[in-house]
Amino acid sequence: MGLILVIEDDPRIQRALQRQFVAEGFDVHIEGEGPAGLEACRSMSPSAVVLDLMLPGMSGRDVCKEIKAWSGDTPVIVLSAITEVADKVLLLETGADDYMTKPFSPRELLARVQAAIRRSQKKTPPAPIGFGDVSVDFLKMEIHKGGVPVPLTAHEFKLLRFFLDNSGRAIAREELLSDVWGLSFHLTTRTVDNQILKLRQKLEDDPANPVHFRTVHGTGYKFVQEI
Amino acid sequence: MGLILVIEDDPRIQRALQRQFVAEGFDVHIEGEGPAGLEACRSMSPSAVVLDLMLPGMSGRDVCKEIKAWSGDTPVIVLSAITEVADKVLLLETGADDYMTKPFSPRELLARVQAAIRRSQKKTPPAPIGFGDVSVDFLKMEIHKGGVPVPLTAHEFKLLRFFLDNSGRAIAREELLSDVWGLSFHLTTRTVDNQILKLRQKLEDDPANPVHFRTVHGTGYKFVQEI
DNA sequence: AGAAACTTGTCACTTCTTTGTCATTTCGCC
DNA sequence: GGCGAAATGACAAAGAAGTGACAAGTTTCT
Repeated sequence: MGLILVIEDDPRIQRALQRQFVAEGFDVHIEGEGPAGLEACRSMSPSAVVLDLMLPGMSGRDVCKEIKAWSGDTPVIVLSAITEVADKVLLLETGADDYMTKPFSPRELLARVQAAIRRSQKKTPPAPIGFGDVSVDFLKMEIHKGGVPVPLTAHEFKLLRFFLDNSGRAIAREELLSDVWGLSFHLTTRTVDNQILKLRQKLEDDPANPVHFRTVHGTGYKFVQEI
Repeated sequence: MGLILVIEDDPRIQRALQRQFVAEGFDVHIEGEGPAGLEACRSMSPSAVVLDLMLPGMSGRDVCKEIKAWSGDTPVIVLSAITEVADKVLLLETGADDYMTKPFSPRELLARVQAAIRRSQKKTPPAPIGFGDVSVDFLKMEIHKGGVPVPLTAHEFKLLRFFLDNSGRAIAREELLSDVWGLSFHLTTRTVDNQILKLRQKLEDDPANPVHFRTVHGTGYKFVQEI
């Protein structure tokens, strides 16, 4: 199916990722340091690279740049602590294809990796995603509606992302809660309703008559990309 | 609906979980020790495993690893004292799909178990089905009749799904009630008749002369896919 | 401390579900 | 074939459940 190169120094995360990817049929090669990871990338030509930004010896940022310089086609998914995202501009410069902030769900990472591989094979590189007159750039964390930038909060981003990844599917509130809000939830269904409301207000042409963020009565919500 | 394997040594929690799951229509099997639970998991192939991390004899962590090694598809939800999950990475390490800290609400545990099962089954691709000029997409919760979208309510979907799964068989009203509506006893046969009526009105070419949703006098109804 | 974001509760409103009733149909029997 | 009992179809109204919107309380971040 493909080889995943993991460059990560924490043994616990190493093992978690290995198990997850192997379970999905990928081959996995693990390196704990930047230079070694770089070398492995050159010699093995993996289908994708999962790269921790915090590495001993060499900045993950530089590793990423090197990888991209050497073979720009290889998708790179970056892992970083949530505080490090402040310099997301720097992250952009490295040319990474996607990023995840810790703590992350392995399942979600898996989905991103698969999506990245899919894109790289289609050779549809920076496919601008969006719907209606809304354009979405997840790397830059920027949303534009009709050319006008729209500020979204962290949760709104995650929710929007989940909808785009699961376009067209009817999704139960419980599923949104567990997948968007994550493992720690003592949360009510109201929270979901509210974030949906916010997204509608910010992104729908007529928030009162939502076209993209539709209600599925008795179940939850459904995102439709094209009308 | 599915079998839940509970590996937990506290008899009070055992009973609480059993009651909760049975009430939702799950089958439940309970083991009090790690090795026995592992054995049960192998022989019974449950839909999900609820596993206490604090077990006599064998660390719950190891049990989890074993389960995941043996059948990675089976979702495992871990129960633990608050102090044991200070670090979420440890959870990843065990490979568990989700966790709950004690004390927990049975209702919430139920929701997570269901979510975990849903995710584990998501991999199965949705077979596009239909009958006559009606096409059914359960993933999107959309019905088209002659290309025209037909809105169905949540219950109507459930009923339709049951009919499609049991195509061609005469089904008693009582069976429909218990399988589609669940174990609520205070429902009348009128309810079934009414939902059938709605389905006919929405999906039959001539609702007065139903072709697909046929009456079996003295028994109930029968769904015929092809005329 | 101040601001922004997040969560929760509430309530009006919409939509769905269930039930009761009654006309109509079907079946068994004479 | 006709008759009566039982089952079913249809409709409308009561009841229940789900949803949208707002605002206030709480947390988090700066």
